[in-house]
Amino acid sequence: MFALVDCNNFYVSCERIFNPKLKNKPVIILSNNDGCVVALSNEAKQLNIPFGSPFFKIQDIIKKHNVFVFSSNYELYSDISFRVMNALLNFSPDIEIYSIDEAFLSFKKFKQNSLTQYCFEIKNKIKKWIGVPISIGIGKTKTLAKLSCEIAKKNPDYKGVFNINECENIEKLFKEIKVEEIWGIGQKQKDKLNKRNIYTIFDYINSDDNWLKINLTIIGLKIKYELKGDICFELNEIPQPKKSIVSSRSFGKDVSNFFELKEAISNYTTIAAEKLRAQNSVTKNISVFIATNRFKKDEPQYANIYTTKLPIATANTGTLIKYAIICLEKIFKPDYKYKKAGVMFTEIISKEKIELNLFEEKNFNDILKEEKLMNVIDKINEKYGNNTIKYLALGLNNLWKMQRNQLSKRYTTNWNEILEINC
DNA sequence: TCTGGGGTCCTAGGACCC
DNA sequence: TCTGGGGTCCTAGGACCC
Repeated sequence: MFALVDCNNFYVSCERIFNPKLKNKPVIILSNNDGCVVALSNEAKQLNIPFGSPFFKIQDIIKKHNVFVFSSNYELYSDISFRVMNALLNFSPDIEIYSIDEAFLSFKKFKQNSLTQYCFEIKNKIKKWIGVPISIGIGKTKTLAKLSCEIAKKNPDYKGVFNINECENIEKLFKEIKVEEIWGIGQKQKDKLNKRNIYTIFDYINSDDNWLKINLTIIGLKIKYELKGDICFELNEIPQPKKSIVSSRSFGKDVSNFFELKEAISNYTTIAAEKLRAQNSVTKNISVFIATNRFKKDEPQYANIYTTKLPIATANTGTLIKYAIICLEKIFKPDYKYKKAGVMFTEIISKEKIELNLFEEKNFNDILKEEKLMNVIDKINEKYGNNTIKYLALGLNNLWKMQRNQLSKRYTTNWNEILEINC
């Protein structure tokens, strides 16, 4: 049996832990740069604020209904997420952390009824220990657990836990749920299915295998079997190292100046390189992209990406910044107003697998020295805060930086702010 | 004025090999 | 007139997820 644990309105719930005033009030959380709505409390959903809507377009509703607004506080959310996941380990050692606010658990020796009871216990304990409300869905496969969880969230009668195995009339249930509710079926697949008169889960599990495979790929076919209770997607307990790492941001203002762009790219490269080292990897490839504001239709548009192969795979911030800037020089065109830029590492391998290049002067000793330096920098920055030590290329002013005007305190990770809350 | 960021997997088609 | 068959690897782009 699988259970999917999903934190309710996660970002909002994190804010509410430290700010009881927000209870039962409409609350929204904005994306980076205070751009779009990325999380809503139930009260905010009832005001019909759409998920993903641009902040500037909903000012009227915000003012009229006194909606509380916050910038994304990822330091806080990551830390709360870590605590929730750790707490879940008390209930099953078999856990897959699926996203910042979701985890699959698997259970081997439970009887149906007792498992439902057990999940209620999990829900209550997580609320008590950490203060985050959760919903849990139970099923024979991950797809069914995910579906159950959606049902648990939508019907208050279930009080946050739904076990699809206990459903008395599964056929009736499957006839009521539309295909787009299925995990893995998006807009495009929904359109294809509807065109073939497949509208509900019931239709889906009775559709032709061959047609499904040709039109919705092997994944579409696996989903069908998962819905019928055959496991096709296993629990991935061990987090795999990332195969690609991206760091990108929209700017707080338009940027035309090459030097500012260079600063931004150097910053993003630093962030991505830190992630690379954290998983003991190196990259063979680096891409840099820049783009103007696609929403400003009346302004000249330009977007481009340049990829380069590195002579030796590396995770050295200095080397990566050097190549990132070479990439930037290839695509930079003056006189455009840039709104977004980013850095991408795509061919990532374990650092144990570095191969030396015949034509490079570096040897293994050089590489070990570089690695030691990076380790020291990472440790200092971890202890004393981001960018305590940084490359000068990152710049000192960073006028292009994103805006986070509504940021709450880093209640759990910043010592000064912890003192503040306790006082 | 103001529109996010970071991932994964799959497939088709091209290049290349014998 | 008539131009094979089978395989691998790589990449770009699409679709999906949170």
